[in-house]
Amino acid sequence: MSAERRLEGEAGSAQERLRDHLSARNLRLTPERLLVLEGVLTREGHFDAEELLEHLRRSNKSVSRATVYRTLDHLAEAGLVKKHHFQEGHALFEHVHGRDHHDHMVCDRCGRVIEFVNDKIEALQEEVCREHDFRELRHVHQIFGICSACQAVEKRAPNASPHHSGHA
Amino acid sequence: MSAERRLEGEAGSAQERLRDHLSARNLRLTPERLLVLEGVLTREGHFDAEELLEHLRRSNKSVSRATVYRTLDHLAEAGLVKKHHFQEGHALFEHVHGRDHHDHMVCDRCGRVIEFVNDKIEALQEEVCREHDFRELRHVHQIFGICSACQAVEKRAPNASPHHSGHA
DNA sequence: GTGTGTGCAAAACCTTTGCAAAATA
DNA sequence: TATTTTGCAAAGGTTTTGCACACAC
Repeated sequence: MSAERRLEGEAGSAQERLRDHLSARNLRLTPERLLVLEGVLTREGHFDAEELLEHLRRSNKSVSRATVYRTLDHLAEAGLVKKHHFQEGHALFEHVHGRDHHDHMVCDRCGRVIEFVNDKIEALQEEVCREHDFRELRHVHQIFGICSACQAVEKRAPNASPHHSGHA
Repeated sequence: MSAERRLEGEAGSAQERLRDHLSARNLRLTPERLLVLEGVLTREGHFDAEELLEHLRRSNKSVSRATVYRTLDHLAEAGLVKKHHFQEGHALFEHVHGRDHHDHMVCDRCGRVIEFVNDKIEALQEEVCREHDFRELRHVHQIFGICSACQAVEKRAPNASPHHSGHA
């Protein structure tokens, strides 16, 4: 299956999922909401609201800032995107539709985001919840530090950093 | 050792630690900074900047809002408090001086914060970092969901919640 | 028609900052 | 005296909101 077809397929079922989520709440699948969904699905990695807004404007698919924020919330509630708070006061989003659960390492130097999965940690987490009779709904597991590339740079030039482009 | 004496002891060495941290940076251990430290050490559990500010005002140990924020940052850098972002745009602090590392579960209903420690998770985390050649500096591990008490309430009255006082 | 959705601009939120005066080494 | 610190109020950046108009069922 080509990347293109896969994207279409995902977009199709993502749209279904959004439609279902909205109609279950007597909300509507508007053109604006579809534009936002489309924009989200074509973003790669982690992006912020402003970047998405800009992308939509450049693509002549402009919607208002308010609509972007409001729709991102709907998408998050529908389980189509995840909202991350790696740094305070600045949310990043990633689309997670059709993707497996994963957690994140974030480089303090270059901002690079590395995904990781560890089933043992997930299992232990469940155990912890059972012990406390706590019903987990979601979790945030982020490891902050210095990525491999930045460590290498620091060894060579103790002050520079491999300026990572954007928020991958 | 009584609770009182223990607090004095902790306050004493916390003050030392702050003094060392500041003097190493050519900064001063001012009366205002001491008032903030004192206020922090007498808070229990998790509190926000505004609550601390109010507490200081009520105790006739008033300092400005700016000083509270600035000092909390110093305390965090000195390793005396930790700053948490359980919800976006609203930081909570806890004093961690002389306390062991722990992570948190946060109840979505009542806001209660439950601490947990799991050495196996910590070890696995280190393993994950090694695998990615990532140098961990700190991590955030938060589990969100419904605490035991709120689950019980939900069973009885599917809409109420045991309004938890403050952010313990 | 009644309820939703949109866009705009203004507001809200917590937090940080500039600045002049005060305090400290 | 040279720095640092304080308090105030104003600014900051992201996100949310009120409202009038437009749209959908």
